[in-house]
Amino acid sequence: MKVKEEVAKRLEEKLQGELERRKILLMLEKPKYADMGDLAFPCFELAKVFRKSPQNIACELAGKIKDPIIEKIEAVSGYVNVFLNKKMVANEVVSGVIELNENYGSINIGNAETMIIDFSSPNIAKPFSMGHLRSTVIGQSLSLIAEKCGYKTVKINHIGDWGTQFGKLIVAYRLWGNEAKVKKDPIKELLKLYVQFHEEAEQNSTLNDQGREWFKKLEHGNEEALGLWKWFREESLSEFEKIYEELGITFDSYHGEAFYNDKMQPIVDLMEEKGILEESEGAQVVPLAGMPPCLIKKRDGSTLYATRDLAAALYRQETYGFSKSLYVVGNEQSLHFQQLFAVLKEMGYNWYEGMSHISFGMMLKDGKKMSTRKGKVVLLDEVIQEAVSLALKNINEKNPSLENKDNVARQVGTGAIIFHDLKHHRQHDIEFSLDDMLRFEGETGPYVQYTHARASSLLVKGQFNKTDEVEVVDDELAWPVVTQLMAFPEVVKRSFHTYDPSQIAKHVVELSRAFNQYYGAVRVLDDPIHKQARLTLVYSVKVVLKEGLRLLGLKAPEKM
RNA sequence: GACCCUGUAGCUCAGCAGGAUAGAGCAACUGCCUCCUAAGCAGUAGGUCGGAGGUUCAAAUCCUCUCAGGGUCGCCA
Repeated sequence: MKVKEEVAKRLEEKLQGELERRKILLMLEKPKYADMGDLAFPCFELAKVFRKSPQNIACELAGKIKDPIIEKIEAVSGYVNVFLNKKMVANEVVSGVIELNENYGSINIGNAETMIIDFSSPNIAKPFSMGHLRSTVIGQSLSLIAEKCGYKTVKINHIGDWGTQFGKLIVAYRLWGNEAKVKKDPIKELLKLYVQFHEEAEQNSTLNDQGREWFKKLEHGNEEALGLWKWFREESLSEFEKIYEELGITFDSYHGEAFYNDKMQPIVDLMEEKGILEESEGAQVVPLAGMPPCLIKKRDGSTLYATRDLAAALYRQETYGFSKSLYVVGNEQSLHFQQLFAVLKEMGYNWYEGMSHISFGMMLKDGKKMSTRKGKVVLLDEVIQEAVSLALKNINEKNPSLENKDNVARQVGTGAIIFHDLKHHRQHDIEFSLDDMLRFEGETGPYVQYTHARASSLLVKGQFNKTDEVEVVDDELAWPVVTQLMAFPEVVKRSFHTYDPSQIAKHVVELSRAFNQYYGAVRVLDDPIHKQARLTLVYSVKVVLKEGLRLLGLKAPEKM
């Protein structure tokens, strides 16, 4: 980054004020091919200004620019191609990593302000499906990235523990449920009831009315309803807890929707006071410009999703005083969040501007949405177990003497799943494929973890001691590794600004690839003269890989 | 019908603040463990970037239209 600024500064000097530094910085690009140098400046735009051909301008610039950081500079078909002084840059980059360790790439954007991240938020009485994986791992990663960028985070699991669905479930349980069965395998049995309800409701529409009725009873504190609800909730939460532990995810708050039960009426009153509430077809709504009205209360007086989210937003602002609040929720709910933010604006709360819906694509199966209602779900728990046992099998084949096998298998297995999800662009849908998810070769979490273990192993065998004076490799072969290391801080920043962990996932793969190529071509430990310098580079790679993996929510085992 | 997202190699996907010859990974085929972990490396093969216009010195990238898939659009969350 500093390197780029240095080059931009030189260009600015020679351009006689035709272009601002900022603009030059934006124009400077990384050439596609290595023989075009490390940085390139296109001169086409300047052709009109200077009334000269781009190539002529490039030649003139190239001839004038001199800087110790630049090794060679040439003009090729309208571009100024800059070749950096490898030794100097490598020294700066590697020294930076050695000095900062895991803080390399940290940046203070947030000023210790509070960012709320609402993610995962599964519905109780439903199994934790693959569909919930995305919000969970994206949210976790975003909170880690935000912390690295200087925010104080509050991770909230807005458990879906309230709503008409529980009325439906209660109806189903009263009709077809069996206490012993539910106790034995709660989630599965409750799912069965839920699915059965929706199947039967297609024939018998009075079931839906009964569901609504029982939810109303629940909201009014009916003892039977409340008892069942509490039971379903506890069973579900303890089931979810296992999965979060497996994935290494923690939350600061589990306040779900039910928590806001007694906080909704005040909001409704407030909206009434402000005169933004209207009656429409028996329901209470807030009309909004440019989008459908937001439903606040149903005809029967019971609340809705939006009502609860409004109450939650106010509560969170009062409790935490957030400057940013992210909702990591699927694409398909984008209208809901637009409405939510619009209502808050109508209510006069300017802090709505700090709120964003971090949407993401769906996990598809055969190009279609996976639906809980139809029972077409793949259970996350089962996928994790499969991945872990596959990882264990691999260890037994490849490294049978490894200590702590189970632990490493867990880190690698869950790593494969988390990484597979995070490497996809946040907004894009993912086609579910168990085979791809359980793949440990190529662009995968285990590939990166393996590379990290490889680097760790070199450091141990080479008895690398960090306190030694920094010596820097000047191998030509190390250069691609150095440029990847150099890019890391910018990647972190970009991934924060776009709220997209996939940037980091891709970067960590590229660094791994560069390092593995280096590893294949250079014997690190065999040459006593270069050993120390090479190990310094290896150490830098290890640090950045580990930190990159950490930001994605993966562990980096020392051996595997 | 309206609005939103997506269409790049056989498959899964990068690239999309416009830039020089279109990039990976799987799968296929060749090589490389007497050598620091082969979960690796080197290589071969595979694409008129859905289609048609337009803007530009320059378009996978921006604009318009069109086709295809998905999502959402009042009492689910």
